[in-house]
Amino acid sequence: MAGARSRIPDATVARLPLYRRSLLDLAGRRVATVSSEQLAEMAGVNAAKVRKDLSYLGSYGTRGVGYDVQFLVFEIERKLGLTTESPVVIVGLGNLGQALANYGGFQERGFPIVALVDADPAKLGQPIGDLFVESIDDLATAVAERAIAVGIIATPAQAAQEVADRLVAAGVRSILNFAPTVISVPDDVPLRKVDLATELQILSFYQQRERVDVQPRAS
Amino acid sequence: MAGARSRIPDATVARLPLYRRSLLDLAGRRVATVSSEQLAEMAGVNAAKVRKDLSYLGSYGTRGVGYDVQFLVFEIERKLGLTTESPVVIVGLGNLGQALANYGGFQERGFPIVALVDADPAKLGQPIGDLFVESIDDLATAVAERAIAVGIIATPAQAAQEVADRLVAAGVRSILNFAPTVISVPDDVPLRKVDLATELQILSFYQQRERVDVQPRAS
DNA sequence: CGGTGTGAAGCCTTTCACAGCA
DNA sequence: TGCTGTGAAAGGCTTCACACCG
Repeated sequence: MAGARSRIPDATVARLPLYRRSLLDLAGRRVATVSSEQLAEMAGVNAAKVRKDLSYLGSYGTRGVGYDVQFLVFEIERKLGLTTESPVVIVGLGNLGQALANYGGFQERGFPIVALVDADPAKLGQPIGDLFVESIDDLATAVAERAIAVGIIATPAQAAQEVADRLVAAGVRSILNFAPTVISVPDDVPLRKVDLATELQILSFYQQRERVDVQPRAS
Repeated sequence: MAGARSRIPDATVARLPLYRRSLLDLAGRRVATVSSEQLAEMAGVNAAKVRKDLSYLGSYGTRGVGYDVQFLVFEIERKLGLTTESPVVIVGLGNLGQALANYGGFQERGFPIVALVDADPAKLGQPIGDLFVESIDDLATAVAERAIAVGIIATPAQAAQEVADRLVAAGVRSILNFAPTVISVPDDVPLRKVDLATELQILSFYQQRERVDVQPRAS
């Protein structure tokens, strides 16, 4: 996970969605301003980090008062590029793919799922949510016609690289990989991975450390 | 995500499962030894990092030759605490929880799912895989009787903190949180989170950066 | 006075480069 | 000779602490 030549550090970028979530919560409760201390509490980080992170966006706070909630949400969304929707395609509709397809959280956060694709002919045409499973051969057409920006790979490991290649060829701009394997894509296609078994193994390490040793993390 | 007082850096711990996966792949193909260069290629990192990481485990390589695949798997598993199984309970059986319950990847990596728990009475007794959904009131009993070590939270955000409290009270030793909210647990309970919408937002940032600017990550 | 914005210090991680061993 | 193991350098992230402003 290396860094772009941007002014905003990677570590900060990774926390902006967290701040955004807390700020939306405040906005929903009609709170107008928030201090770094309060926001830190909500986001589970410390206040110095909040101030430093927000300072990369610009000097949007008011000394003695705090930050304007609405304005800060707007600025974070602008920096994250969330001002327009990014349509998503899910490739691979096994257990995980189906769960992702049914998960409402994407839609409501600006990432509508607009296509479901699988290589298994038996799955073609099957309805999931309000979509139907399409053939992977229709991927390029779907990406072009529905302006798909993000590809989610939820296939078995052995299919992942080929799917990634097809997604890139079809013109998808970034990829989220759930398959437990390393895939490679061109440098200009942002790629992130989520590996459930890896997370458990990391927990396992700290859990055993725990009982002989001292404290690890907080989230 | 702060660091334990262990000799193995957090960043290294997070990569050990990745090396393990590559090594198991090699072992399955009857490969006996591997160089840092090859392993780096497979794991998608660079060779210097591999050598540095492995050096924290001990000096297990042979100069001029490389690392013994079987032995290295064993050592990594030992350090990660994977020598015994860690039974898992999933709390919350909506889309995501059900998908996780049906996902075979946990079982085969030493994290058998032994209990499914939900607060919704309508779900009680429902079969998923080869388990039945139980009441959250039976959590403590289940944790004790089945030696459950890990709790996975797959509930809506608003229920997550209470579930976390109950898991801790029941004696679970570490927690993986899929709910899109910050939860707090005692210092001695390792906690990790996976937030799907956050991942997409991070991708969004690099994707827009992409088109005006230079290269971000590789995974 | 309260709380931001930020240099500076400290810590952690990555990368380099090469000595040293099989 | 080939490849590991590791000091040292470089870079990035976090924390500190306080000047400064509303």
